[in-house]
Amino acid sequence: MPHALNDPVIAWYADHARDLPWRTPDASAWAVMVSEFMLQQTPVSRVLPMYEAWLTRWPTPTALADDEPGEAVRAWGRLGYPRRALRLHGAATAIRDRHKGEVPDDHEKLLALPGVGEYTAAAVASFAFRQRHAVLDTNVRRVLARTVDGTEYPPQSTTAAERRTATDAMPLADETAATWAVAVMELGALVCTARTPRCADCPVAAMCAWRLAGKPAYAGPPRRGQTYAGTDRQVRGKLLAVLREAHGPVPQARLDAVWDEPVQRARALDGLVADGLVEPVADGVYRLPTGAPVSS
DNA sequence: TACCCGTGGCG
DNA sequence: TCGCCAAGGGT
Repeated sequence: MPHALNDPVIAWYADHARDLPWRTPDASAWAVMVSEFMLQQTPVSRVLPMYEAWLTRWPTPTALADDEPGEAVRAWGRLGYPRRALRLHGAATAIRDRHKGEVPDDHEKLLALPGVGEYTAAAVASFAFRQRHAVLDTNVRRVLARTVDGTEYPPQSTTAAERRTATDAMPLADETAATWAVAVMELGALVCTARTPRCADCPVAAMCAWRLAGKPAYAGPPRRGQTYAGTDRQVRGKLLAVLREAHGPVPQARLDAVWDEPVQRARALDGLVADGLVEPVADGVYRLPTGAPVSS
């Protein structure tokens, strides 16, 4: 028996879906994968220009794999979480070397790629290859928490119960399940939003457990804030910005200028090197990674 | 598991 | 104003 949410959500999507470039029929699996990496924790509006630039420059996984990882980091710009750029380059390299340059259509093989976790593997398999997978991102989890579970927000980390709920809500046929996956995600992004849900515009408001219960306030544990100012993350961001904008090796002094606390600055730089985002090229000289073996 | 990892816009 | 939030992954 189909889930009661399916038809109204799919019909709503047909009328309200945003016209996003990675959803067009000619978008390749690689294009879908690039979009998914960029969209991890990053709003669509900021992804759009970077996505276009990347697909133009690196239209296939092999094209990216044949370029330096540092170029991927540079082209990532200010999207944030630059390790994603490195992992996307690593995924492209694995696709070139292990999959003949073709994005694998198998969930397990996708999951084995760097930077591809449970969500991204399911998303690529569903969106690009039209397979049936539970695609559980923050939007879908929130929609199901509200409509099915009657709570304002899902738990902090994905639970087995959520997976069960998501699987139960999935249409049986592959193609329909794939449409459902993108539709319920879009509903979460546009209507069933985190802060101010637009229940008046929701196609399933009449059957939403949370709304029917009077929208009880979130009662779970407090969600940890993401403080930023003064953290290592901010310092890393400033250091990497210098390296991105400089086309070539950068002397230590240029890096020292972005943060005056030396202990934290050194820790942040060491972290970037450990993550492979920065390469020491000589004593006190650094650059974005070339992909060449590190010389001692 | 809890925590770390960027960046910017919005209510 | 400033905390919250944004298509997560790795360890």
